Amino acid sequence: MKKAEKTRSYIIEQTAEIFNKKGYAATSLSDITKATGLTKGSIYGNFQSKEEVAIAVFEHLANFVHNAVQHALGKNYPSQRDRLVAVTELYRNGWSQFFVKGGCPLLNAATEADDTFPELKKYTSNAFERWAKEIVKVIDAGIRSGEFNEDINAKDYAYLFIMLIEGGILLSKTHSRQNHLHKALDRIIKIIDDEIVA
Amino acid sequence: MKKAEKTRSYIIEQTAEIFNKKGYAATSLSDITKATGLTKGSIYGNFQSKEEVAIAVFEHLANFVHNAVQHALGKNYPSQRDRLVAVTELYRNGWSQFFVKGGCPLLNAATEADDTFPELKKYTSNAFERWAKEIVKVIDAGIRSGEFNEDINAKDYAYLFIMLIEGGILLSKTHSRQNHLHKALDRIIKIIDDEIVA
DNA sequence: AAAAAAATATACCGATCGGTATAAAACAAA
DNA sequence: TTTGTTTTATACCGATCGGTATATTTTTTT
Repeated sequence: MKKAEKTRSYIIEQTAEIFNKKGYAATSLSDITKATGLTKGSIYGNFQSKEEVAIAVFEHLANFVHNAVQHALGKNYPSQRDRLVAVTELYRNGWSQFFVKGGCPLLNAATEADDTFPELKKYTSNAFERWAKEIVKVIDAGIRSGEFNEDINAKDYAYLFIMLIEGGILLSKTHSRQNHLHKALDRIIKIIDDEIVA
Repeated sequence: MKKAEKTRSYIIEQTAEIFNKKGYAATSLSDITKATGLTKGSIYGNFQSKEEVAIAVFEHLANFVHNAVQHALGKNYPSQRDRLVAVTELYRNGWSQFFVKGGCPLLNAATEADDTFPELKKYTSNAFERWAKEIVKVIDAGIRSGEFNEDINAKDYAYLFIMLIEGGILLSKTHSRQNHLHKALDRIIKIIDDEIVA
């Protein structure tokens, strides 16, 4: 890895939390130089613009979320039902990890970008789709193995779970109380057991 | 009403959409003067700071949402079940009204404010609670009349509906397609009929 | 170790930021 | 209609914004 590649990663890692908390427009170049200890010249030697830093940071954060989901789903489970539930456990246990650092990056970026930052909006849209596809894969596997009902719409359930998680995160962050998210996760498990498991 | 009061309202109304779309930090004073045709002096004659404008605008937007909910719930319905469903109809039919203007103000403000604007965060928290209370009132009425199951937790269901609506709005805005929100609203109706109605 | 190349620091650009002191204008009360 | 008060416009403040040209330093290649 060349020096520039390292510095690029270093800048992204050091500023990710700031972007996620302050927002992509509100994070300034002086925020970036302060957090990295580098100068403007160095930043612009590795990125063409602040927009490019912002998008690289979002991709980094979205990958982090996606990797966490993939890791949780990649383990061995006695059933696909338990594999689905593992996603809820990820959010149930990861409160401090995720939320002290500014909450769900997908929620934050999607909300900010939709009317002001069309380039970033594309990336948020893709990030949600990537997430949904991971859930769809598990549901499809459960259908194929006969564990799940075969007449269900996997994509609809995947997006339903995402809506519940993001809605739960929103209320929990706003009220600084975990219970709303927990209720949303409980509801997801109920739906799995009542409607998905055959 | 004094002139200053009129001007205050005028400023709030003319800038509400801008704040909702661009965000409360990103909306500048020149955005405000441009949208109103007034000068800085006039703005600062009616507000002490940009923060005060931002909060006044959020209150205006939150009241608009709350009034829409109250209006939908205030009509005559053959049952409390239909009254609850009316909230979903509000969001099903109000897509263009709400979303072309930047989407749900509660979602937008809550997401932006949680880590950067503690004063506004309080108002977003209250706005969600006000909304939940309207739903709780309907559920309680249904319980008292014997139409709904008496052992359900009204508050939990109210917040569950809000989570689904906000999660649905988030995905629908991000993907520029109404169907996610519609699926969330369908799910709310299913929950009403399967779990709330006796 | 020297030369070529890449990466970083310095110093600056015009534009815009939120905010204010003061003067001009519009209003209300007499 | 005049006086006193409130509201609005003008002109300016220092600070910060994103970005760049250039010089200096650090890597890499030879």
